[in-house]
Amino acid sequence: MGRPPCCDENGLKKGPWTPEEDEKLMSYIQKHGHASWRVLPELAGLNRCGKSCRLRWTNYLKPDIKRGNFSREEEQTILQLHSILGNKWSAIAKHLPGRTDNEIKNFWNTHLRKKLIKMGIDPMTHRPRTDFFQSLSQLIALANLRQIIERQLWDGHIEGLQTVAVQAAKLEYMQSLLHSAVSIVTSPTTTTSSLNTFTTELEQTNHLCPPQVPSSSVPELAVQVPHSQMPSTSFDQEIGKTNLFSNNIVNGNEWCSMEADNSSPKSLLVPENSIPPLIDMPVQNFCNTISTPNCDGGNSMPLPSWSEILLDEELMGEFA
DNA sequence: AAAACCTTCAACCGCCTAATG
DNA sequence: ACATTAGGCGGTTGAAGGTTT
Repeated sequence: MGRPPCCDENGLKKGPWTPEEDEKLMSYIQKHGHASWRVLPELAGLNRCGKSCRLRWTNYLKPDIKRGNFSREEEQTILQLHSILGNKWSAIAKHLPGRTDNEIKNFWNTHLRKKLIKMGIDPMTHRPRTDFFQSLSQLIALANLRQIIERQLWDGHIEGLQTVAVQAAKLEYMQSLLHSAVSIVTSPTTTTSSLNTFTTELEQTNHLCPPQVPSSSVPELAVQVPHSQMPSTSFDQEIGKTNLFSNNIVNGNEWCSMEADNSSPKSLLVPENSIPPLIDMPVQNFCNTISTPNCDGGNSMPLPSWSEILLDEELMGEFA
């Protein structure tokens, strides 16, 4: 035989605690302590299981629990510790006196994680996300494609208002799919299955016919995005047939070359058939790296750490 | 004013590990 | 050594309150 069985949870109360229950639990623990959570509810006159009592005590009733908003220092500590420990909430809580693991976990999920995502930082790796920009380039390409269709309409190159309207609607749909892709990619809850679902949906757009854009429009569009970055669907292939993306302009490999040099098509581009990786370096180092001559033309300035930026509400406004 | 939508967070669920007989 | 359970932990849920339309 092992340990004696835990309390029979059948018929025990669940849900929010009443002030009376809190009072019973508090007074019992203050008098007798909590040597065994299993027998505590019965001795304290509570119709709860020991697990529920323990949770209520550790997360709410314990006298040394700090209440109220997290301070700037606490936020900084959580960010730093999370970058090292990950979702080890109890380990993080040990460095924040008066804060419970549950409270820190909630604070992370409702505030800090969102801040990181808003800044394009992967909340799990604490590294900047570059795949977001890949999707962005696709959106730009589609937006330009629609612009061209609209222009062709004005120039009278395409006959039939209805045809164009339908094509524009289809493109709108493609764009919304890509927006979904961005959300999926940046979501911390992204799973292989959610990505597969999206891919399936994208594949279902196979019936979409690409707009018949005259070849005279090709150069204008070709500088926007390489073929390798388009979704691999028949829609993509159709675009290839019309030469919209057949000019392979991928010749750069500097993913970070996001300077405002519109004359060079290599901005925002990555080598053909490659996916831009998340930058493989600690967050603080990345801040220093992006101010190197390759990226900003030599105007190197010491940048604040991500955690400092995150805690600066004014600076955050710049990213909003 | 009210319905719809969003955010927060206390509490639960289920898994894992250490403890126990 | 093994079976079994308590305690601990992280993930998730859903009610309540707040905000927007």
